Amino acid sequence: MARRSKADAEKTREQLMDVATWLFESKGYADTSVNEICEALDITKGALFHHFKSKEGLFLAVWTRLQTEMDNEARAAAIAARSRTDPYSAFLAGCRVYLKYATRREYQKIVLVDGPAILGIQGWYERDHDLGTQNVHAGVRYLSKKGIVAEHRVDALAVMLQSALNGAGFALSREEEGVSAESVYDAFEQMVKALR
Amino acid sequence: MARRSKADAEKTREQLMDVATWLFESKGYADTSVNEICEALDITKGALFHHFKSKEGLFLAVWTRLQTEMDNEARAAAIAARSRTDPYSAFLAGCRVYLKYATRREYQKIVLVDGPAILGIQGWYERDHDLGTQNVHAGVRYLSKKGIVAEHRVDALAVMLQSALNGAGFALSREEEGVSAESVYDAFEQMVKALR
DNA sequence: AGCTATACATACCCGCGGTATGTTACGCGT
DNA sequence: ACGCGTAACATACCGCGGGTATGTATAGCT
Repeated sequence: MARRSKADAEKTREQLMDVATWLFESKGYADTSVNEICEALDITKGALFHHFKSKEGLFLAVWTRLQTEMDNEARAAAIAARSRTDPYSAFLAGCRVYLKYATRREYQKIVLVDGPAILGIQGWYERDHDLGTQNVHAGVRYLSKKGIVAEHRVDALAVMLQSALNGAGFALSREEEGVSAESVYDAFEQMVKALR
Repeated sequence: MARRSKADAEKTREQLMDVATWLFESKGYADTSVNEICEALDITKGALFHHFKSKEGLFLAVWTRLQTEMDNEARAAAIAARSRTDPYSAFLAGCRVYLKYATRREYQKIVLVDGPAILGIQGWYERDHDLGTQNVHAGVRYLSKKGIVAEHRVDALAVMLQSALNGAGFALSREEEGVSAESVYDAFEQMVKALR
């Protein structure tokens, strides 16, 4: 067999990303071979390298898809809450969504762990800027405009809060003693409140 | 030539770690070949695999050395300050040292970026527990005993503060606008103070 | 002095990411 | 309706990388 329809092509492309996502999560990027990915779909490497220019290219596609999904959900939650409650609670609603992702093994391994190592610190930052960082930054800046946090602390606070959520996500997923969702929310809120 | 003295052996072992540290920092673990490391020292792979059981073993040795160095310095700074000032300032002194390391490219690439990806989330946590995490944890718990932070927030706060410092270190090293050492210290202090 | 374990060097293997080159049929223009 | 270019794969192959099996000479203890 050779060429299939365009619909089939799009299907195999997404199947590749699905399988890659699963394997990258369970075994890690380095310990996952392209052969392995192809065998799971009963296709050959020719197909994979037709859809993606390299193994890193496939990873980047997976990474982007996951980040975009998170970004959309977090942004939607924050905007929805903004119309109902105060800006402070709206910001927390967005952070809640992000924290949910940061506790998922998928997101941890692909976005938080393997991502920086493969894309490089610089590349990771540039790509994350549009999807992760900017959201938090905009949220904090919004709080600043509403007088919730001091203006000169906005930038430093943004990077620290995002990282704090990452760490909390890891701690939650490993079910570390003394670390519960409630205690994290509580501590996080206190930290934000302190910055006026 | 073949076997050298024990002193020579120890020297080549440390030279291997030195070169590996430099290459892992500048090119990353994945893009550094063992041949490359050996060529820089004019030795063969036989020597490297005699001293370290694998490439990962070499990385782990480099990782441990760096972490131990940081741990010693941070612990010393905190203990020294504890006798001179209040517990709160002593804790900050330790955090200051950690933040200094978190802004060094060496530490970023090897410990913070490549470390989790190579050692795995679980392995990374277990090994970091003795060197990085426990320090912060002990510091926060100490603050709790002194009444600076609420006891039920100790665990959640510890993981979040450490991660916050990581993020701040990256932001500082990339010289992000609006993020200065002073603004980070300022924001960090506010966050700690808020947790009583 | 002699033996053994150490500190390397040499030679080799295999699996990996990547490429160059097919081969088939879809779908678009005419 | 019919070519026909090109998309969607398959096949065969390459080079390099981590790792190993084996050799070898000397340091250092008995």
